[in-house]
Amino acid sequence: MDIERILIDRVKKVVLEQYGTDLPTVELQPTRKDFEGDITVVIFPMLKFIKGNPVAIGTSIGEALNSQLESIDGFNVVKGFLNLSISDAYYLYFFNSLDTIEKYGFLPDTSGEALMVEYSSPNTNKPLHLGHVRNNLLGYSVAELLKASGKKVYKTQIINDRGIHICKSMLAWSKFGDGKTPASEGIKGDKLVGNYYVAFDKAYKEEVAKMVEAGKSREEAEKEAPILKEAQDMLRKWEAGDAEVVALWEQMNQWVYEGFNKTYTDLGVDFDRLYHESDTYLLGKDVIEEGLSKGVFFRKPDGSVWIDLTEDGLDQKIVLRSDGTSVYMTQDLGTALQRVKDFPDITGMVYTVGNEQDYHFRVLFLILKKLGYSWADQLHHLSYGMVDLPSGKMKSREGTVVDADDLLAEMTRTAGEISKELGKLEGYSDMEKQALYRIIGLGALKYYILKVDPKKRILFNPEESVDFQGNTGPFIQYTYARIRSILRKFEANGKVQDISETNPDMPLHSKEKELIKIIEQFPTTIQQAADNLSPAQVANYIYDLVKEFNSFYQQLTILGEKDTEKRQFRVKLSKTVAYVIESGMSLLGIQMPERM
RNA sequence: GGCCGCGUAGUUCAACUGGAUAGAAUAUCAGAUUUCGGCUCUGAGGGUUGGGGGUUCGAAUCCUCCCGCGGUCACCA
Repeated sequence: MDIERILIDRVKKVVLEQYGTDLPTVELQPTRKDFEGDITVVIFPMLKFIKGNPVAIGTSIGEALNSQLESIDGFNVVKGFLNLSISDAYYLYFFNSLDTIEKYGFLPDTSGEALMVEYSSPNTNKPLHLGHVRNNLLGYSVAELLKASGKKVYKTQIINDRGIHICKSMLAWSKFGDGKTPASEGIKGDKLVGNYYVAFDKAYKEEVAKMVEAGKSREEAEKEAPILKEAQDMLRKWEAGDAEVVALWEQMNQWVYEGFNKTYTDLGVDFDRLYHESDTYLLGKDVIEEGLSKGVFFRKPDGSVWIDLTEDGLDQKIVLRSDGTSVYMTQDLGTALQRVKDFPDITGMVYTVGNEQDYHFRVLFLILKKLGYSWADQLHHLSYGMVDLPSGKMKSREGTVVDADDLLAEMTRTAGEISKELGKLEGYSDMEKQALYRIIGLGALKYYILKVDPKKRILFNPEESVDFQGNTGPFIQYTYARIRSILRKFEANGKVQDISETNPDMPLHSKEKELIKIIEQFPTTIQQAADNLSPAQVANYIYDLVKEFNSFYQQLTILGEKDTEKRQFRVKLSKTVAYVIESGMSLLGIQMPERM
């Protein structure tokens, strides 16, 4: 039974008896470290309903609770704060009850809610970079969090596989490619295609420069460069279904997909369903009709269709061009409807997209709401800030982007170097070491990115992230590995006894109590993180737990403890901590090593 | 310029969504330890939460006006 639930109910009851007032809510919070007690009832909010001195009210409630509830064994009142001490027996009771819970902290999937989480959504003309990495990690982690909070989740990405930018790399490859393939060059397909995208840009700039030299205005030259004309022509052919162009398009996209899949596997992310823009870019026209007939949209004299959002504090926004073709918004409307058609149990969606598109998604969601779809008020834009480097902003044109694959390799390498310095890996084969370095490097990267509130910009410092000290992934992994090692020793010592029961009369050390308190917070943390779509909350929670464990471990001996029962309790406590760390980190997609 | 977001120790991040004296880590400094200036422990300093005003028992958090940074304002995606 949840202590908070009990307390809230009981406080309400006591207030009703003593003051004849039915309180709507009772505010609880963990007691601050510098005061005595475990849980604090805040009296101030009650003053709106009860007249009187907060200290007197707190005292009378405290007395009642103390005499009525066995789990309370003391209280004190400071200003408007009623601090309650929870008995050791309650903590042990709670701790013992954990044995019966299979996936502690995770709710079973019973809500009947299904959410679609979109993330990654790359263009197929260049490789993934650091920005995509943040997107992928966030999207994946939020999907896992939502699952853990008891919802069904479909992970998806929409692949932007058509358009002028794709044609640019296609054209450059057919002009300068000499039939080269990823296999012939020994590089990943997305890298190869990306190179030709760059090649196009180079050729284009040269042409423009020449035309300007020949007397054209820059603006004119940029519009009329032959190679650009050619690319536009190619796009028209593609749209007309020209066999040759389509074949080239399929070939090059295939290369890119193979490359992307490698990166996704390395990152540890996956998808339940893929959408391709080439399949969806024509969708959304029916929605336009629907919106027009419902009076949500209006048509201008030139034939273009708009929505007026000035009453909602936004502008007018175009949803269909005058020539009847789609804009970005049209497609997104169509795709949203298509998804609900494909997965009828969807009750909401999460879009993981950078914050430069905040405005777009406000408009998109508002339109869907105005169209009256039931799922429209469960739409979330998981908006995140840019990733900066110590060297400055990432700009693809200036070549300062950090390639995702390079980054992963670099992280693994750095993890290896630092581990070697620490050197505790005797008896490990090279392959095992490599695998471990990967776990550490990846864990460092993921943790560093996920521990920061999504909407804030990140300053990514690769070296700092692999630190084994402080609030870092490796530090948590290291602590975990140490706990595993303690547990191994305990088992090796023989006399492995049944540690499933702990005598509820055993007195607790304050460090033990602290640990149990934090463990108790785990389910709430998951729920909150899921509600806020913020993995950072889980990350910071785990760090707190790890710090507390270190402090516990430093003050109390575990294996050396003479009292068998106490020793077993501490081993079991360590085991539970390890379990919570592992579960929590799995929500961030971070693996835990057995030793390091 | 309009709209949106951000601004917290030197630095990187927290602060249970309005609660108590704003916390960690890292860097710095001082001690302890010793093969070393590097590893490990102990401790300290470090803050007008960008600034002013307001709301109330109580504000980093809500409102308002400035300042700074970023984003966005296409019949591009």
